[in-house]
Formats: sequence, structure tokens, C-alpha cells
Amino acid sequence: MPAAALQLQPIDTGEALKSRIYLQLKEAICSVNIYAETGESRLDERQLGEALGVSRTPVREALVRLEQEGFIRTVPRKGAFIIRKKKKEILEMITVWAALESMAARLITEHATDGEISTLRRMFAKFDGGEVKARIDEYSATNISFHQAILQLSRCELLNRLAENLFIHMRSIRMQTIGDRDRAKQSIIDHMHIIEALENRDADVAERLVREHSLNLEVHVAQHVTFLD
Amino acid sequence: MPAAALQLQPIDTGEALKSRIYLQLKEAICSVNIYAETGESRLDERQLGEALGVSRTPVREALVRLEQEGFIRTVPRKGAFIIRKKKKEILEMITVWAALESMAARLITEHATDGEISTLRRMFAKFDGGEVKARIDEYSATNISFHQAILQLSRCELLNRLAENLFIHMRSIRMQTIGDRDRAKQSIIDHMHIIEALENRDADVAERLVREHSLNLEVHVAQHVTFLD
DNA sequence: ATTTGGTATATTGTATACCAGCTTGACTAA
DNA sequence: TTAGTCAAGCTGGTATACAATATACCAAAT
Repeated sequence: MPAAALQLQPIDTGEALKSRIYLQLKEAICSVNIYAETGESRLDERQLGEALGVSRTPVREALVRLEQEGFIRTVPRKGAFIIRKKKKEILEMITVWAALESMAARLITEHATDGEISTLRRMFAKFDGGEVKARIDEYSATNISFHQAILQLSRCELLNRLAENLFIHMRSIRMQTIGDRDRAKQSIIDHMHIIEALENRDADVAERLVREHSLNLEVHVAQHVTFLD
Repeated sequence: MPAAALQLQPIDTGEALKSRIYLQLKEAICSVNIYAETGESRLDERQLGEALGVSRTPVREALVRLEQEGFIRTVPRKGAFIIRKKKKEILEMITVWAALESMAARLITEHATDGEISTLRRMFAKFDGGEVKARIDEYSATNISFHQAILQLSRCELLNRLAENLFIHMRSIRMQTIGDRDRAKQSIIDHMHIIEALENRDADVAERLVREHSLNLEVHVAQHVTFLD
């Protein structure tokens, strides 16, 4: 009996409120995350619920998730506050990032196809003319895509997920530092060397280059970033 | 006014129910995590609340945290279920573990004092006689402590926290595999080589040895662990 | 006997009500 | 004028009530 001839797709009953509130708050927090903000960073459960048209319960469950991911901190009888990352924490995130991404590079040399690796090289084709500085915004986006691609090509979902979480926190930092001095130019050189090592299936070199690339960012942030703390 | 002469410590107003429920559930889940369990793995909010003497609300918030950490999975109108890790996920955890711990080893060569490194060597002094196999349980505990010490000596809190989460999931696996064949004997040899590299402040070798030690575990699990899936 | 439809029950998702602790401001007394 | 105390109201923590849905069971019809 071909009752399924209608080709129906499952109803999306997906965690309606809890998750949607979570995503919306996360988005809002990340976009407010301009470190110039000086205002009160407290989140009032009642206000949030009212603004979203829901009760406090799903808002609280969303806040629990955000707290676990390090976006907010809740103090028992005070409320939830957006966390302004300390410089030390940013540096630690970059360290962990270096560990994860360098392992991803190693995995790529073992698992990825030549075709997949070649997609990395094509990402930078449009910057061949050396006009990196002129199109710094576009390059910044490509830069981010490159690092995400490294993680994805590793075929390790957990590596991907953990790195993604770090990336969200680091995104504003990375975008703000890419314009400093000649970092963009050096960045593209580093990336090309990384791609070469991947193409050569040289796990040790690829791993080392990726790690050093990240740790360079760490040193740069440690020395030159002043808008934290 | 030296009112602080009393040397008071901050009152532990710590997130009373929500967190304590979280910790207790986590502990309970981890100890039940014998992969031989075949029974129903569903967690009933109402039952849990009743057993703990609290209402559903704090239980639900604890479950949200546990879900985020990968201990349970909640299906919209069905409930919360303990996750039985797939073999692929275990292998990915070991991969990420290798990335984190090898970075920790690198940091140790840069930051740790000689005294700190020597504590690592002392941990294994009691197994000098080669009687590892006879005291396999005790060695297993020391083994775990060793890896945790590596992470702690890295002085990187984030590295520590992420690795700790992985470790909880992997603990039962690690304990079950340490007894296989000559793994304990090889393990202690590996550890000694790692310690030597740390003492020599050789970042590259220390990193490589730690990584290979973990990846050996990964290969072993991939080949010999059958009680998953 | 098997299948189908409906109903009852159980469980989660959401909302609301209640409570405890903190903060703040005003009032009183020295 | 100042300091101290008390009260009120805010806010989050917890409990409970209500709504929506899934599942299980039973009855009836083919």
C-alpha cells in the first residue's frame, strides 16, 4: 500500500522555544560583544521573557546553556551577566585553538583527498595580485573560512565542534587584529605554506606550521591588544 | 576596622540545587556507564525530582547542562536518555585528547619548574620493581593521575577544563583497556620517556611522545574494543 | 485473528505563583 | 547632620499548575 507516495518530510518539532531563545540570545550577545561597551551587562530574566513573548522558564534554560558555553555568568541572587573575556582567557583560547587546529592539519594529511586540499588553495586565488590590504574585510572573511575549512576537512566532528565554540568567542578579536601592521600579508604567506605542507602530506610540517601560525597570533595579542581588561 | 581578622571564607551560596543536582546526576550517570547495561536509559524528570526531594525545575536545568556536555540526549516530547557513546565518538575523543595533552606537554617545557616535573617521576617510583601487572588497579589510578597532572602543570585552565570533560567520558574505557595484553608495561615505558623529554625541556619530543602515546590508545581501541556499538 | 480507531494515561513543555535574600531608601534618634 | 534600623520592592530560586503530545491499551469491525 503506497501511502508514502506523498513524499512527506518529518515535521520540525525542534525544541521550539528553549533552543530558539538560546540561539537568539547567543546571536544578540555576540553582536553586542563590542568590547567598547561600557553599559550594564546584566540580563533580566523577566525582561527577556517579556521581550521574546515567553515566560521565564525557557529563558532560564537558555541561560543555563549560555553559561555553560562561557557567554554569561550567573551569580546566585544577582542575575546573569555577559562575560567580558579577560586577556588571559583569550590567550588560553588561542592556545587551545592551536592544539586543535594543528591536530586537524595532521588528520587532513591522512584522510583528505587531493581535491579537498585544492579547495583550500582556491580560496585565496582572488588575492593573488597582492591586493590584500585594499580588501581587508574580504580577506578577513576568507581567513576565517580557511581556518574553518581546516577543521572541517579533518573529518573529526568533535574537533570541529570544540573549535567552533572557541571561534565564536575569538571572532571579534581575530577581525580586529587582522588589520594590524602587516599581519594580513604574513597571514596569507603562512596559509600558503600550510597548504603546501598539506599537499605534500607532510603531517609534521603541517602540524607545526598551523601551530606556529596560531601561536604567532597569541604573541601578537599578548603584546599589542590593549582593549581587553 | 579589622573585622576580617576572623579569617572568614566566603559563604558557599553556590548555586545550591541546580549545581548540586547536576553534579549528583553526572556522578550517577558516570558510574552507571557500565557498557554492559542493557536496561532503559531514560531519565524521568519527575522521578528524579522525587528521589532528590526537589521539584522538576532544578532537575530540568541540570539536565540541560548534562545534555550540553554530551552525557544525555533529550528528545522533544520523549524525555532525556543517557547517551551510549558510539565507538567513532570514543575515537574522536581520544584524538582531541591527544591534541590537548600534547599541547599541555609543550607548555610544561616552557612554564613548569624542575620541581613540578620531578613530581611526575615520583608518581611512578612505587612501580619500580616491575610489579605493574600485579597491582593493575593501583597502576590504573596512577596512570590517570599522571595524565591529569600533565594537564594541570600546563597552567592552562581552559586546556584543563576541556580535557577533564573528555576524561570523564573516557575513564571507563581507559580503565578497561589498561589490563589488555602488555599495555600497562608499555604505558609505563612511554610515561618515562615523556618525563625525560619534559626534564630535557624538549618541547617537540615531549609533544610528539604524548601525542603518539594517546594515538596508540586510539589504535588499540579501534582494533580491540568490541563492547561498543 | 488482525487491524484500526479512539480514549485514557503518562510525560514533557510552558506558564505562573510563591518564597527568600539582597538592595535601597526613608525615617528616626542621637 | 549623621548613622543606624526597618521596611518595601526587586530579583532570582523553587515549586506547582496547566497545556500539548506521545504512548499504550482496548474495543470493534472486517
